[in-house]
Amino acid sequence: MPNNFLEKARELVRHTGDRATHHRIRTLATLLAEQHALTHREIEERLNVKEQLDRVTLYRVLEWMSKKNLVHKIAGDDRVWRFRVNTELHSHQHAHFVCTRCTKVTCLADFKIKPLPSLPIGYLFHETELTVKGLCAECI
Amino acid sequence: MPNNFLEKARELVRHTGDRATHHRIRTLATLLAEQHALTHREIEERLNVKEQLDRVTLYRVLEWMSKKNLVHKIAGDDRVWRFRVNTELHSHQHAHFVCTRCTKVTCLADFKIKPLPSLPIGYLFHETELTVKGLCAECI
DNA sequence: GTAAATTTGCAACTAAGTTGCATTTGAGTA
DNA sequence: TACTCAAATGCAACTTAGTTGCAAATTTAC
Ligand SMILES: [Mn+2]
Ligand SMILES: [Mn+2]
Ligand SMILES: [Zn+2]
Ligand SMILES: [Zn+2]
Repeated sequence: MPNNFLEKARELVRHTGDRATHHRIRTLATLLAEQHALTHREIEERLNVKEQLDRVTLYRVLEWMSKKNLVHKIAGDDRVWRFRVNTELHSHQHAHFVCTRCTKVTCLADFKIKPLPSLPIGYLFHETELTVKGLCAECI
Repeated sequence: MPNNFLEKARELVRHTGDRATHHRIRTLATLLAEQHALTHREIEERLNVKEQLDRVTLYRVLEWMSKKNLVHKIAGDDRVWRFRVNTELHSHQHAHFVCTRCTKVTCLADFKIKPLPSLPIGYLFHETELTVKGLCAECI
């Protein structure tokens, strides 16, 4: 992992105003280096290569990053959350692609729904979430 | 639960060609009586009022119903599957509404996405899934 | 350097869903 | 109606993602 991911991660964590801990920086740097959303398990594996960290701590770091909008998390059909760092591009509403064979999750571009499905009377709209399913290039 | 739900359920189960067992019919009748998608837990509670059934059996009944297209299942952010009977209306592609306060899931009408987010090169499209989040009438 | 508040590590726990296997049951046939 | 056997069920044990409580370690402000 190139050093500039660590630098960038440190800056982003500092910017939240909360404590810039070793594990938060390391975890965010790992996510910055990835093109796809990663599960807790996958992040743990990558991190533990160089230095041990407790699985509960990682759960808490990821939860904190979500709350601070450093990452977004994506629910999958396998009942596992996947985490992807937020960049300028990802701060907007965007769709997710899920490969139904290898379960890899990719963030896609913006989309518009036309017409937005009408809600029952008295319901309040908040946001939409779009998932596209199919096969990724490696799984075809 | 009105008798006609049991009659309808029996007919639908028979129509699959597989065995028309007591538990399959009872479970499907329960789902036919509902306007919303139910979790395994919720179905179990409703069924156990009158007559005991094993939780593993219910998991297998629900899996079987999914495979036979009698129901569709919806993944939620709480890592729990919810099941909704398929009617004429539900056989098409449709969106789901999730109340972020009480977690209740409602099936919505058809929708069109414009433009469909373009996939990376080499990726194969299969289907889209749309979730609308907000508050239901009882939770506002 | 000291101190207070926050974060971490560890053990124990929760809950949805799965698996293996012996027993029961649905439904076709004699 | 009784017989047969593949399919369905019940039960115990298991897997796995995620959570909770608490004492010890770390961060950061003074
Ligand atoms: Mn994304
Ligand atoms: Mn639906
Ligand atoms: Zn794939
Ligand atoms: Zn609600």
